[in-house]
Amino acid sequence: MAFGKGHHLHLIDGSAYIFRAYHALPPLTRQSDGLPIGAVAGFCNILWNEISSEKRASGATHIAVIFDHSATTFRNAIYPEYKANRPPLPEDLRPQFPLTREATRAFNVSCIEIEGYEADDIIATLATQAAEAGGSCTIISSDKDLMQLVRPGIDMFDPMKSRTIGPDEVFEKFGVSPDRVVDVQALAGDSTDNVPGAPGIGLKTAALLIQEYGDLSTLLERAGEIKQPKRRETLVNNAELIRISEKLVRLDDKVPLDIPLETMEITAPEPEKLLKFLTDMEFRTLTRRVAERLKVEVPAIEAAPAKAAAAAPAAVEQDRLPFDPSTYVAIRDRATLDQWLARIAEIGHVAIDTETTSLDEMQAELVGISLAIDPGQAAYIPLGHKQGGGDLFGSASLVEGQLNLSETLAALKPILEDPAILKIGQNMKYDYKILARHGIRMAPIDDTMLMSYAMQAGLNQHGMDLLSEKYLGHQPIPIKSLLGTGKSQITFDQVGVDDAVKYGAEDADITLRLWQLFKPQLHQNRVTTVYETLERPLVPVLADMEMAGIAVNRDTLSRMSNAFAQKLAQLEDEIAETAGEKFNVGSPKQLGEVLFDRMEIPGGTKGKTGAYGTGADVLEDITTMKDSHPQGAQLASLVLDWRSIAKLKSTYTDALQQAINPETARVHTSYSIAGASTGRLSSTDPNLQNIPVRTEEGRRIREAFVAPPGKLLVSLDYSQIELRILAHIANIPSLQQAFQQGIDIHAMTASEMFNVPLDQMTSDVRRKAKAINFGVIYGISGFGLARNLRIPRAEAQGFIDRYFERFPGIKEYMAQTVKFAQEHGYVQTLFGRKIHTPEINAKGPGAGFAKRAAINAPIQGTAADVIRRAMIRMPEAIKDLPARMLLQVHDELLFEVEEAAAPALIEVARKVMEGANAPIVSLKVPLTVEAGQGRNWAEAH
DNA sequence: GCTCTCACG
DNA sequence: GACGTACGTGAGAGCA
Repeated sequence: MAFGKGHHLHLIDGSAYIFRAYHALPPLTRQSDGLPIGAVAGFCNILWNEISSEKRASGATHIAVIFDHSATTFRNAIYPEYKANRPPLPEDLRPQFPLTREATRAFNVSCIEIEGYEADDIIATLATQAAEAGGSCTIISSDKDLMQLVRPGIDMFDPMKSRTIGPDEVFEKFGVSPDRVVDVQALAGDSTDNVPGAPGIGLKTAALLIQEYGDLSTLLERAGEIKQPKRRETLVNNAELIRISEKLVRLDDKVPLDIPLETMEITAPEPEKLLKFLTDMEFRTLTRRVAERLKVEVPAIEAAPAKAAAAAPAAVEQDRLPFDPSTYVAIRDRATLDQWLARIAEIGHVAIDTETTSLDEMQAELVGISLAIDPGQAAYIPLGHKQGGGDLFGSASLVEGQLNLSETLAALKPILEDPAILKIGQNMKYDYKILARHGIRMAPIDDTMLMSYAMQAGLNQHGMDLLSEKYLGHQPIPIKSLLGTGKSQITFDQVGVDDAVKYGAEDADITLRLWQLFKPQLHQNRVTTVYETLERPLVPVLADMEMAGIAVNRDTLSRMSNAFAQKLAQLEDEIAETAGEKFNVGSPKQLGEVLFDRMEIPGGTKGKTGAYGTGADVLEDITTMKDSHPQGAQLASLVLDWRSIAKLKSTYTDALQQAINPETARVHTSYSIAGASTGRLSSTDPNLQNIPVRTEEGRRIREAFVAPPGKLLVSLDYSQIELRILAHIANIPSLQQAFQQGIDIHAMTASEMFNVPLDQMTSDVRRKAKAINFGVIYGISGFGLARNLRIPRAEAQGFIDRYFERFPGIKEYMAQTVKFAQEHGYVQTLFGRKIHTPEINAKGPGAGFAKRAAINAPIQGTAADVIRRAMIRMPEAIKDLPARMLLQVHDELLFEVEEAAAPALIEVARKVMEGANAPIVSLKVPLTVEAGQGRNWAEAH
């Protein structure tokens, strides 16, 4: 039956409603996994009230929900800045949009969106059609932009305030009748939509003007008659802007729609489909209401542990279940194992922890696996516990009563790889790698360490013992109590099974409890997106990089070590001769005494511990005293040489040989994801992020990092990423422009500061500007810059003053960032990562440190976020190339690739890196990536 | 285990 | 006006 007289259409402004529900309702998460669903819940309630006749007071016969399709519409063609100042979508709201569309379909309600048009335009079109067909229409929205549609046959209903909006309410809001609302809006503009309007004219004035002149076109025609000179001038000068604004605010009621109104007639939902959706969302009350109304049985929603939903504050739980090791189960037979696996499959998640013989995942042997499914319900599967051995003759044998390792892993594999079963761990990268070496790639995963990191970076570390004490009030069994310390330390395979059950199961139990606590807090802390897009997906990526390792040429290192040893011995002789006595050059204490006590060189300063400082800067100063202290100058110079070589030998050429894995013949570092407060990774065992590069001699160590035959190393690094981010965040147009035009940024800074044309730039002036640019990133101080540039402090301060004069935005950024930190206790990156600054309001020197750290953190952190995003996307992007990602060095990614594919790799990887900020963050500066390739890292870099 | 020094971005 | 200062890391050696 065609839509017409007697029919009543309800149009729900879906997008607007979700926003309102999101902001008006307390945050609500799905009990089982913490998925944010508050807005979906609010949306479903209103939808049900609309279609169920229990509340059909409004008498709707037809209904449709309208959504915005995409951010850009025809209005952007008229005015590119339209809605350009919209804040980014809250992270816990984003996933609710698709759910809301799903909900609409589950309720059997029309769900309409058209590309290029806003929901408002579609609503205007449908409402007009309904009114013209002789029926009526109510728009369920309180959006003032829709008020222009109110007329006979069309009204609005504000669902949050439960009130109808008719011509009177519109007049109340705009001071004019609905048909003149557009005129008022065009004059007054709208800051939320970034509609310009006439400058200085607000709603009140606009309404007055329209009341006086009747409508906008008359007003603009007769603008010259306005008595107030300022107003008159504004209207005359901005006539064009006002006309554009009018086009922006006027809704298009002629959207090409091919959806007859009669298809929107309310029909009963299919009970099965609707209830499935509602139970999936775990809406208990609504599920019951709907089921009762539809006269079907109320489906059960599995009762999740109450604590998970309690949204306890970040503190010790009050009524927690005590830890009781006697309840932990040892899984020693197949039947028990199968029972546990069945329960895990039923519940859909499991906390897991592996026990091994080493902290080095590449050499560790699996000893046992712990599982936990609920607080207090945890088990340990002993697999590789041994007895005997240790002496020359007896080889260790497996303890009896253990399941077979490979059979157990085969039984676990389907669960651990099941996409519907969540695997929860503390520092999952470790367990992921252990199991990956046995052919199991766990997915999906959650990591309590990374959850803590997303919420608490800067406040505390994120190790399990600390988290357990802080959040669960429980001190876990110290590993030392099982393994001992020092020389007599044993490995976990030698621990008794009974002890291992208590220890291992407890770890899984703790992890599970932390997860239950953290899951809802992620979204309360507004870091769900950070966790989901920057932390969690990085785990398998880093695991693969670490397992890949990098080929290191032992012979090269060994030859260098030998050469260094000779050179060191030679220098030691010369040093003894110059000093007139033999002493340990490696002892700063002895060196200080020789220089400042015996040779009486001035300028020796003792630090907190009473020892003389003998750092490189101090020694370098002494080398300049050739006239007054020729011997001292020579000694300092020799020691500097000795130090640099000793460093290269001990830390690099010697240590790296040790780090070569005997099985893979490669070096496997381990990245710490949650170590640095800013979001940077760090690299340990060995640290491959500080391989020398700045000096020629040091750089040769990189020649030992090689590509296997037939392959090449490819290095891609972001150029000046932190300065670019600073230019964006602090919004410095001249710096942004320089980056857009590819101008040498340090030279450009120097030119601005010292009034030197670019083509007359000297290297010294440029060097100073470069130091200042870096200083700014670090939270510049006159003292620090003076020391770095070795110039008087007053001169350094003068540079800084001039810099701030030329780039006032930087000073403003610094002040604003510090202020934000003082008020909130944290700062944020562009991607929403929080870095806490607990010392910012401290008294004393601590506050100075904290201020500079607060200034630096958003810049360093944003850069860290960018490369994290690139790394996460990289495996998919290069999956068809014979290449793999090996290392990350903060702004550099190092790949190994078959020779012929190097150009293709560079093209693909560069694209990923240069676009890594999009689409979450758009930058006013381009990110550019420089690439190199070669047989070794020195050539590639 | 702490301090000093120095390698990197 | 004085105070102490560039931001973020990890590792080796000396020393208590």
